[in-house]
Amino acid sequence: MDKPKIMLADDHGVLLSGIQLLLSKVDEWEIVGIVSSGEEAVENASLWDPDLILMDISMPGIGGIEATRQIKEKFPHIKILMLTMFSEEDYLKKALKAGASGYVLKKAVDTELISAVRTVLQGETYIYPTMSSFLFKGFTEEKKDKDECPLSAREKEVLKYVALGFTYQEIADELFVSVKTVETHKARISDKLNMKKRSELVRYAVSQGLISINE
Amino acid sequence: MDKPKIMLADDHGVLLSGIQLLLSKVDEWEIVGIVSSGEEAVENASLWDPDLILMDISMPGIGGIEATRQIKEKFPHIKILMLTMFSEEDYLKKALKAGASGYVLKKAVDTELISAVRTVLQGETYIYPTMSSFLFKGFTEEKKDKDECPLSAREKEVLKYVALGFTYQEIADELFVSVKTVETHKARISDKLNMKKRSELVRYAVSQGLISINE
DNA sequence: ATTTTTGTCAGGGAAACCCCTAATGACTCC
DNA sequence: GGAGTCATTAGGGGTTTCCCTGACAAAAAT
Repeated sequence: MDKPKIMLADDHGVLLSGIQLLLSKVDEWEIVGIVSSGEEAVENASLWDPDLILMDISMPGIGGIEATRQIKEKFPHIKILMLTMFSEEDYLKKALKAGASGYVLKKAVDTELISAVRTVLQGETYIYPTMSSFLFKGFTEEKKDKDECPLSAREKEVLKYVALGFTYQEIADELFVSVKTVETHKARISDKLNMKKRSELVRYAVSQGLISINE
Repeated sequence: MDKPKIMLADDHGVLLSGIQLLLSKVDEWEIVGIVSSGEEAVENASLWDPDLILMDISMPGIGGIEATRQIKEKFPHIKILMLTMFSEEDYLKKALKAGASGYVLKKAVDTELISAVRTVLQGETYIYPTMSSFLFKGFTEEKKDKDECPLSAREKEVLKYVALGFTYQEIADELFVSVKTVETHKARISDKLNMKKRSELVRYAVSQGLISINE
């Protein structure tokens, strides 16, 4: 048979029992092992070769984040679902950077945890609904900054191209104006923001959401 | 009393009845109105003054996205929860940009929808778990590209500063080398990548994760 | 052992950039 | 209706930066 294999990594005995019981109720997978520290998780990942590891963040020794990093380094095919009580933005980002495919809070209800496990096993990503708001700053908070931004629409347009590395000539061609116009805009921008170095302008443009990686 | 007021905007009669029934079961809020087009939603938002609008995306006339934009423009305090069958990345991003506070798929189970409404009413954001993976591209997929990067460590370092808008002189001071050295590195980078325009280098640096908006 | 890559530097000319000045239209404020 | 502010558009002249062509030694690859 080919039921997915799940490994648990958590040092909270009581919770562990609960999770074990809960996951056992569903006949879609089987629990192949339980560990209670980050080191054990790394060591046993190769032995039991699970499809998914339910990983706590706060564990003795190396935490769940570092364990995730090491496991994903050696065995990229193993999916890792963080199960933690930390609802801070920082932990979520670190977990994702370490290679986790999902993030669920321990206050989640049974159906949510099962749904998360199922989702991650399918190769998708599951982020606890209220946590995902951390991931799109810049999407919604654009307008709040506009009030404080002393630049005109045209100036912001110019700044955007400047920050993206366009030369004044290129910007001029893009906006169908003279190079001199672009230079003036840039001068006024530098003056208003009191930033003379181009690198400062780039940082400002990024902070204002004028340029965005997620296009 | 001050129960939160909820308004429904959807043109699917059957589904509407279901949602109405489902939300009525919970005694935490009351449904104050039902509309079946984007225009109606905008018009009635001020009349009924709901705390939350459950909004479909595909509706006659202006869709739910545009309706959301107009409502948030005039009445920023009204929370909007998108309820749609579209699971595409583009719709999620557009909805968030328009000002939606939540995004739930119609295939969600009852508890999820109730949880979403509750979350959004509390002022938080609720994103359907499997949808949020669209929001953090660049977090996880950084290393995959690094292998193909033909640049040396020093060159990548220089490129980073170039992309951040530093001048050669500034980079030289930063790295304690001659300006001419920096210029040579930049020339090699342009040569290797076949990119002569600075803006292209910025884009490349971003795509390689050499510079990151998320600090 | 020889070729290639890497890191370091220079000179000269071209291009980009910066500072100062300024005209025009739009807008507000008496 | 004028006076002032601001946005947008430019030009002249000087300065900095950038690009191209070389160069050479150390390290790495072959």
